[in-house]
Amino acid sequence: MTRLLSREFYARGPLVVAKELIGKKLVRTLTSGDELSGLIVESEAYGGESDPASHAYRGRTARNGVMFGKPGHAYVYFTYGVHYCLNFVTHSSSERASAVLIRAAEPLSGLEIMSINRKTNVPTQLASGPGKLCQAFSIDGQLSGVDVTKIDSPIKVEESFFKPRVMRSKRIGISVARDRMWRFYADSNPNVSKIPRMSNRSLREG
DNA sequence: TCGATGATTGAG
DNA sequence: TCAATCATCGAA
Repeated sequence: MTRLLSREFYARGPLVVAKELIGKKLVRTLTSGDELSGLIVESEAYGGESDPASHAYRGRTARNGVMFGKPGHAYVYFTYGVHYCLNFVTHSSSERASAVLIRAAEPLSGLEIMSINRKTNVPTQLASGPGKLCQAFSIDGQLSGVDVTKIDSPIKVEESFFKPRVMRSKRIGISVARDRMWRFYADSNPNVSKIPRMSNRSLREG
């Protein structure tokens, strides 16, 4: 018996949800019927119109419309002309248009298909980053907007046995609002992102 | 329209 | 350290 996370789970704001998603089971059901799954080990919170790093910062656009809808829906966007990133809409009544980016997972089932999708069978290279995770799990823009609280959704999140110590840090890969400690990850998990060494550019910009 | 940029990744 | 690669968005 597995327990599917409810709309209420997602409706508590991005910080609570980002933290509590660590250790949960991400389940992707393909149209073929095959099931891919993994444990979420890294996430980041993105606020609404008050977070300069959020896609929702400048208000609603064609791309970010899903963020302004109900919590518990997937927001998938395309970036760098190459990769997709998976988020879950999480806002509460007090915090509009926020979301949680799923940055990494530890593969549990469907590793054979993931290996084909990723063109590698090194386990820690399958879903150890937001773009890699989407590629491994066959997630693209067509899935943006799906209601992940529905039992027949192609993307779902379930409770799991995994209760890791949750660590916290600054977010990765953004150029503004860098000080917020809004990244969460499972302690000592080999799939979490390695923090990039600070570049000269970053040092110059302070 | 037009140009800059990006919640990244992998190769060199 | 840097190129790939293109949808998006604000400015013109």
